[in-house]
Amino acid sequence: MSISAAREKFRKFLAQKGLRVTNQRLAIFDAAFAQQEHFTAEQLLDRARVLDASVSRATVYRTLPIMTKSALLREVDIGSGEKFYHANREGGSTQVAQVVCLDCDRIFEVSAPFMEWYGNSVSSKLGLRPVTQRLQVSARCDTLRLTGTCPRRTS
Amino acid sequence: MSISAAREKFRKFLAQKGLRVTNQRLAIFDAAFAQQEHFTAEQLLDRARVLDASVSRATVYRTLPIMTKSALLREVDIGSGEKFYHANREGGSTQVAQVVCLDCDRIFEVSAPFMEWYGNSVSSKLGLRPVTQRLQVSARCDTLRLTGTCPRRTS
DNA sequence: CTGCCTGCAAACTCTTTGCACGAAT
DNA sequence: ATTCGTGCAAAGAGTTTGCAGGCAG
Repeated sequence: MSISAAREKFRKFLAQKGLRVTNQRLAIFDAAFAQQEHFTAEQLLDRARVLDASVSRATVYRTLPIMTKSALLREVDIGSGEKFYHANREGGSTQVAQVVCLDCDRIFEVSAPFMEWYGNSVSSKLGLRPVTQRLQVSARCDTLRLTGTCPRRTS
Repeated sequence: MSISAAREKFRKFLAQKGLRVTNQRLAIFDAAFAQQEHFTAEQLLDRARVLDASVSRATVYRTLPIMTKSALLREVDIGSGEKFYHANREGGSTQVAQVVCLDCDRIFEVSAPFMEWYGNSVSSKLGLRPVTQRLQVSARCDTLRLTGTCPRRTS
């Protein structure tokens, strides 16, 4: 999904819900989709302010749930105090797992198609119907441990 | 593992780390192991205070990481603002997944032995070595939806 | 025009921390 | 006697919210 197609989908979602298309919301959307990696609310605020200086923290926090509900953004909680977000470019409801590197703090996403099956299998035993599933692996960098440098390290 | 065996393990762990065996720590331990279900720090504080009124919130928060490191307690973060804890009665490092019911807010634990294999498989592709893995399914109660009552609902 | 959106700042929740006193070893 | 542990209260991080004014529809 191209960014302009995604932006269109966002406008449509807002209209459909009776929500207004404001400059701030568009700036926040654009900032989110300009970012390839995962980002926090605070990082999103910084980037959105480059596009529209009037964007406030409150509006970022109020817009994030909207974008999440519209499925344009995925919320990723790795249990670290703050939540991360990630542009959902595929549009589909692809099942993904996260691998969090404890050395470089990066979050990698890998598709985990079997996860849905597993959610079903485990829930049905309890008489439950699965809604969402999360699979997260925290890991350490082998190369870093052996050579002292992480091949993926940027900062 | 019986509660007295677990308490002994806790005393041993404290001694081995050069930490002191205080009434407060024991009260917090006992409160944790008297509880079958998952609990929050605040709930643990309430229950520990029944055993020893002098227990403070700060000590609970300082003791939780100790019990977690000693593997007597498992930390369960379902991404809901506050963390949950669960007495680890098996003692082993069994791989477990959580099923969180969105209707009754209960957390069910199910063993997921394949999770370790999966963590390995996914991490190695990235040149990483898995440390921990979490698998969580959020689900809705089928019976509740059909009959209006959750068979497991207590409150 | 009407009412949703906004920024600001204060409030909130959960957790952590500095300090002086108290208790375990 | 030493230290480490403790309670208290304040601080801290991340997020939410009440309000008065502003802008989309």
